Amino acid sequence: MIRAVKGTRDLLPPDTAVWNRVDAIARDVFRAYNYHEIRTPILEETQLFARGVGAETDIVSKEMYTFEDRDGSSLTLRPENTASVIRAYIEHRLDQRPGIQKLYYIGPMFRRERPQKGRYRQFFQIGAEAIGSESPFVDAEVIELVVEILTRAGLQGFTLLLNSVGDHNCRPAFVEKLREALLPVAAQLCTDCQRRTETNPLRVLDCKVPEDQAIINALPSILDHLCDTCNHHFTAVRAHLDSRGIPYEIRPRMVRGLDYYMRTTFEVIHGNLGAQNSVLGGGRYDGLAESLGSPVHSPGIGFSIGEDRLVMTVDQTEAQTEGERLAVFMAPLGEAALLHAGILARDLRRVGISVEVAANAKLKRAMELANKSGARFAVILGDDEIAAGQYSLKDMQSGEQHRVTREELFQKIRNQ
RNA sequence: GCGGCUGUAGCUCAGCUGGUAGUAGCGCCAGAUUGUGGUUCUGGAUGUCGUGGGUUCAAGCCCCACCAGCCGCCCCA
Repeated sequence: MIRAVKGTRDLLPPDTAVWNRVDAIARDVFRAYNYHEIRTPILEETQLFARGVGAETDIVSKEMYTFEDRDGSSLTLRPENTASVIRAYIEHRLDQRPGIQKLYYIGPMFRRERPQKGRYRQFFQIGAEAIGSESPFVDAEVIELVVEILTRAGLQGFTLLLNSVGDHNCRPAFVEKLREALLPVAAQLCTDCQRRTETNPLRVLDCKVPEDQAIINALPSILDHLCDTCNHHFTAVRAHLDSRGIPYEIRPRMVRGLDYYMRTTFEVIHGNLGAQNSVLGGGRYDGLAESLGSPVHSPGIGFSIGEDRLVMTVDQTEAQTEGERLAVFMAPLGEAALLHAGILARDLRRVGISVEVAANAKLKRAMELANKSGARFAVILGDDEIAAGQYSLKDMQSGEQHRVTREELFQKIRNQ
């Protein structure tokens, strides 16, 4: 048997209805915040991610699906979408369009990690980017937007984490300070942290080993070392969030795994997800466009929601498939009735009523299928009905059945 | 990439100290009822016991490898 490749999966009905509902909610919220959809290719030049995400990140150094095309060029299945959106922004000179560009996307991403619950090699992200403004107002609006999507999707009990990681002015100095502070204590930390002290001192702050916490808590905090610009920005973001009543927790030790983040970073976690407890991550990336070759400064901020994790966490019972429920199940008896049913079904479908026709079943079987399909009505048409110019319309819930004309049929079904 | 647990029907699972697979529950199909579903009753189909080796007279059960899923680490969404 040929199976789906490791870390990928088929989404089947009725689960797909939940996904569609989440998609629809997100699109609805995006529309309200004046975001418009962008669809970038799933395949990009490998260089884009090496330069955009950072060659030293885990994503780029060991998780990408990279292969050589027939002409020898190196292509990669996108591991995230921000770099692609910025690439498209530069390529199509979206900076020449009026105002800030607010773009959203929904689609699959690919990372070759060890699969786990809530972590797949092909996974879906709902994300957005607001490009062309440094204003902290935009930061707050993006965060509000994402909270709105989660809330409307029915997610409960999530926590918004907020931090600032500084910019090219203050972060290098902080990293140096951190390295200095780590030198005398590194030997007492776990082996991972000893390695991180050399490779990426910021990661030490994110360590979860209980024994290390006392030492880590005593390390300097990025928030005490922000430059004036970053400090003002962070204060303003918080003021906007506070005035809108959006609750958050400051996590000075929250660091992000992608190189391009600066100033505002945020994350939403949820307790029911286990080890993969992050539903969403995002932040500001003011230098990204330039590093990808933009001729103009194009500051941006964005986020991406892990749709697989969101769907997993949302209350599935609430996500009923009511909108996709079958309206009419038709049971024609005999060849003449089947011809008639074909036309009637077409006419009902043209006005938006969903119809299934039992093409080749005895009445008992047809009624059984009508019941199992969850149809609201069954329509029985045989010689009797055709002769009388009527149909037998049965309400599957109450069991009531009446002879109705064509006009009454359309009316009764639409009134439900 | 590392460590641990698990793998029997479409699903949930039985399967004794190894003796040659279950009237199991749900689901699916059919009949009881040749123009009426949901309840009931009756019957039926579906398994290379994750895959490949090994030990043994004999392996679903023991051993090894691999694959997949889950949990943790790492990392992130």
